[in-house]
Amino acid sequence: MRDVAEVFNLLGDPTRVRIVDALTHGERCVCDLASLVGLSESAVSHQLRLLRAARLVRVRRAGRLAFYALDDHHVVGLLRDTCRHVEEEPRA
Amino acid sequence: MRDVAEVFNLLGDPTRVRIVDALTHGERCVCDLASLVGLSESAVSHQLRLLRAARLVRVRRAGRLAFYALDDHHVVGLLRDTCRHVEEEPRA
DNA sequence: TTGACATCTGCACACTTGCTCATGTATTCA
DNA sequence: TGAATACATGAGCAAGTGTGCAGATGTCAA
Repeated sequence: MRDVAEVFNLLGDPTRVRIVDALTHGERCVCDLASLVGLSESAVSHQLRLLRAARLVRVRRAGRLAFYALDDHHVVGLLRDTCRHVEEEPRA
Repeated sequence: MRDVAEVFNLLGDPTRVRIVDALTHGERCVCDLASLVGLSESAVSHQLRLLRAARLVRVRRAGRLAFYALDDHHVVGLLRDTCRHVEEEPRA
């Protein structure tokens, strides 16, 4: 149950959700992700490190670029279901 | 997308996941939840307040007791899917 | 080689978070 | 009424977290 909380916790950060969301459309390199989420490449790299450690994303290196992609068929479902929840239940 | 992260963040704490997990078996009062998760009633009440604000749980008052229950048909699914994920993909 | 580029990582710091403690409110029972 | 119970809430603190900065590594092109 602690591991469950850890997965949720990784997705419980705006930056990381935006990264994961961006990756649902296909693999992206770090600099593209950085411009997509509007943060420094350093910050994105730090977050990708966490997502990588939890095996939520995988990396494919091509020259000096590092392409990240989702490494989990459940994450897309979790994200989709939660988006649906948020849309259905408007916050007070 | 920020709201999505907020839902994940709420489920991303061991105490709150245990509370939600306990509530999947039916409604519980605060003191029962406190003994189930092994924390003070104050601590549990604080967390329930957050879950309540996000409409993940609802409260039914009966005398001096407050019975909490899941107020979201998605949460059970999220919890189940994530449990499955954790079991399928053992951490390194 | 030299330089530019893409990424990673250690460190520091501001900020957040979950808990305990103390107190307050509301209900029940004697 | 008074005391006990169940819960809620605000303050404060220790611990954790995300980010920028600086520097290191590795790659490509000239």
